[in-house]
Amino acid sequence: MKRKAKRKVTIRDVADLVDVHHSTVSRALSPTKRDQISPAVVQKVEKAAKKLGYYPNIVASSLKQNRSFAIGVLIPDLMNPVFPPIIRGIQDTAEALGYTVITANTDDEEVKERDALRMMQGRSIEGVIIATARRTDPVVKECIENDIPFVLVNRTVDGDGVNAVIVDEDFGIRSVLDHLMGMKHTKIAHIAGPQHTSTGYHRAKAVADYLRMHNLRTDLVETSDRFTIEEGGRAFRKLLARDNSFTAVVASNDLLALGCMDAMKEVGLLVPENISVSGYDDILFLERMNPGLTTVLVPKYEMGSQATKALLEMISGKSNGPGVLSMQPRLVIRNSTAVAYR
Amino acid sequence: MKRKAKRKVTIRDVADLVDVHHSTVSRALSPTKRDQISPAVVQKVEKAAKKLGYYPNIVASSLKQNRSFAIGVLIPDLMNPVFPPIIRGIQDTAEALGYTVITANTDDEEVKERDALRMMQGRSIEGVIIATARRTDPVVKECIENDIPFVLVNRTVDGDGVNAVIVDEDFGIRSVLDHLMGMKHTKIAHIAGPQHTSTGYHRAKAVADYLRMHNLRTDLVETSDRFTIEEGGRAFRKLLARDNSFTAVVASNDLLALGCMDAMKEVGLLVPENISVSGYDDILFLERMNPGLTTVLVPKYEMGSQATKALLEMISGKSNGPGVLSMQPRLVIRNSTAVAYR
DNA sequence: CTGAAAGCGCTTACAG
DNA sequence: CTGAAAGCGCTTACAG
Repeated sequence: MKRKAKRKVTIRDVADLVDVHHSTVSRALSPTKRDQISPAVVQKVEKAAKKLGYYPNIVASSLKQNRSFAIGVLIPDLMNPVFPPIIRGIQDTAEALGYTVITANTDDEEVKERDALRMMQGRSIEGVIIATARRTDPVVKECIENDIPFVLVNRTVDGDGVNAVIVDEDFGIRSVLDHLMGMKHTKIAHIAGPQHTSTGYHRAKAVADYLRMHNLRTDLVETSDRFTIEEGGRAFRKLLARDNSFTAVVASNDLLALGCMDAMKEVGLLVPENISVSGYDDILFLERMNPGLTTVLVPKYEMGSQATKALLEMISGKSNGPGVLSMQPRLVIRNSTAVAYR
Repeated sequence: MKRKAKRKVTIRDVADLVDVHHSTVSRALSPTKRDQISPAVVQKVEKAAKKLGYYPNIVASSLKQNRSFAIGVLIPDLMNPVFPPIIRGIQDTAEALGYTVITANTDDEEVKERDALRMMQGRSIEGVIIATARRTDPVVKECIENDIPFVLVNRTVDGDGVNAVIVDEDFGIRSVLDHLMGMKHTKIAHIAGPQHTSTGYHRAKAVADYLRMHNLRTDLVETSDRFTIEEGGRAFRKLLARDNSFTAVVASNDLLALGCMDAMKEVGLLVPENISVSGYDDILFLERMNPGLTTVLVPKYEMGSQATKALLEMISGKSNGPGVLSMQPRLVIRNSTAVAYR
């Protein structure tokens, strides 16, 4: 038989024990108001609180202060390996500043995004970190309309006036292409990510710009509908059916690259002997794969942590946000890329 | 310049618009109380709520009802690839039933576990799912003492009377060892996990029992301090320094197995030609590694989802909990295991 | 079927 | 430095 739940100890219980008013207890326990109370009383209150095992009811405090010390995070899917490091960066930073984070998976479905935002608003979150942004994003618009502080992470939105922590895509793509051209690749294909995402779009644009500048073909492009392994395979097969003259494929992210490699294996193309492949993100375990995937490392944990710092500063009114904070990615060369064989 | 935040619309605003008392609005909007109100009024209230963009303040509702529709989850580290699927299972299930989940990383540090639990209590969580249990666990004890409903997932605690969703470790280990013995391995080593965890302990025990029953050596064991790649390497090197007569090593989980394989590569041992290796968990991407790791698949998502179902039933008083719910793992054979070469 | 009142556990402006 | 009162936005027992 379950015992009846103990009644939680409240500020009033502490007050009774010390024989002061409960508002005094509230002040004595508040880091910012503590100095309004005589040290002796503060001491007694603290002792009593400890003795009774008092901990504050954040729900009540939230209601009164109209702040919740909670922030929301919108991601497509926790099981996509890009996100855990981002979220850990968010959680560690938020927690260090006394904030709790509530994460919701949206599976890239707009309905779920809206529902998640609603739920978070109901919980009075003080701000949101959004990793699901499309280039024009209704949820972002909703945040703006409702004055919910937010910062975008990883992906951003078209236009400006928005706070986002992203990666310098031009630099990332350039470093991959420099690497490939340095190994005599001149026919380079691109498996583009979904064009409604800033990452998919900007990486594709950076690839095209680079190739054009070097007078290389820019038509070896196939666009995927989602950033998944399956889509990478599908897009690669489609590309191959059209044209097989390229010696390297730059995928818009790692998952797409893995899908490409799966498809290559099926048709007997050897990586990197016959064809070079690169990814983007540097998700975990790439170095253990066969072959290890050359990629662009995106500082995931740091992005999460920076985004959180920015958001919390916005919330506390210390800043209007960083604008677009562009972090430096870094080429990681493994053995899916090699000198062009023809 | 940021506009002033709009005042949130409350139940009173809706009441004013329809010209009823706000308690009527509360009832009209409550799925369970709705039938106390005339259909006509319900309709009008719903329309008004929609028009004003009303959504309930869960914080206020929580305070009054003394329930929060939130549960907590304690994990060691989100970046450990075992956890994302478990958590996604938890989130999906919780969300479907109107619950929010708050996750905290504890890095296997007791202080952080206690702090996390405190924070969660402050947020009036209605129950906790604990993935961090040690065989004797102070946090579990604290939950019991404070009558916080909880269910353990993946790891359990010594003794019974506790609700846990785990895997049949005996079955899992037996299936690996059957597989290995079927391939003529007779000198089998074990890299054990931390013995203060039920998984580390029970898997080690299952290995020893099995080997003993088959009259094989049981002394080829090295115990790791943590379930990490580094520890796997360290433990394997230590084992190898002592005795190198085994032809297979069963690691207590995948991360340890990966560490073993790293160490094997360093000393020039080929997997599976010279030595077979198996893991446990079946974390993502194992099939893409070189070699693909043979392992025991733990149904991670389902464990999360079952644990949540159980917890929510306990919370709603529908059940006292499932006791120990033991799920069936499944051997996944890849190419890190092969016929013993001697 | 609906209203009026009380109260959940805090915080804070106002007095003193 | 401390107290008494009001109120955050809900829910619900009590009346009618």
